[in-house]
Amino acid sequence: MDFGSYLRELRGKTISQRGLAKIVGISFTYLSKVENAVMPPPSEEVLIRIASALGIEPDEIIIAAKKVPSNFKNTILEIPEISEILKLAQKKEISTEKWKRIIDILNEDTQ
Amino acid sequence: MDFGSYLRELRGKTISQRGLAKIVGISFTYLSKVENAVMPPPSEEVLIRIASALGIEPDEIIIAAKKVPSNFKNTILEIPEISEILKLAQKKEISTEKWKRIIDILNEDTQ
DNA sequence: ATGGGTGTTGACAAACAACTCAACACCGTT
DNA sequence: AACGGTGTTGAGTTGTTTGTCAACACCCAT
Repeated sequence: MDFGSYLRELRGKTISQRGLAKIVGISFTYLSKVENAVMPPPSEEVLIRIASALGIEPDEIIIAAKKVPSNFKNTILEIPEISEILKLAQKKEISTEKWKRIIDILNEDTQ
Repeated sequence: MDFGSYLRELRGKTISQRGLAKIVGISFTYLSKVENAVMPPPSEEVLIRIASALGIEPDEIIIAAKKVPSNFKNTILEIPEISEILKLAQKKEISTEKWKRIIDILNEDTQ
């Protein structure tokens, strides 16, 4: 599913384009074009305001827009191990099982 | 260390600005400004060509330029577990030990 | 002192990102 | 039929990114 349809789905049942656009502080005509994929997804700033207006997680909508959230970016640049993990992940095709084990480790409280 | 100094360090001992710029296909005046941080680091495309000209890893120079390599970006967007890992990493302060264990898991051959 | 090599600087430019504004068209209600 | 509410479209705008070009200044060897 492309971002436009995703956004329309989220918005459609609760509010009009004009309604959302007003809350978010953008033009409703822009919103229309984004929903029809006439224009690419908005900037991260606007995406965050949309998320807050619609009551969803900012990261979720940013990723749906095929962007990397800027807080992710900071983490990647600060922690070199993350780069290593990303390189391995793109080279090796990791099983869901392994990912689960990894996330368990990260959730451990012990130091 | 900022990107300009990093690049100058890499280039300086082996080749002139004009030499590198010619190989890479950019203006040497631009290179000068980048090295002096008068201008921000080049686009990823140019960074990759610089890396290849200087014989270093593309990812290394891209990260030095404080950008997220686009192959990283793809991996993040394709593998949802990565997002989870990034969220945990930015929330919890993970020890080097744990990172080591995680990277070991990724390097396991078993399935 | 000239020529060839080096790096630096100011002004400008093309392409792209992220929008807005004006105008239109539909649709259901009064 | 008029009106308020909806969504759509074309043209234009503003700022940022990512560079270029022309001109200069230094140094070293001939």
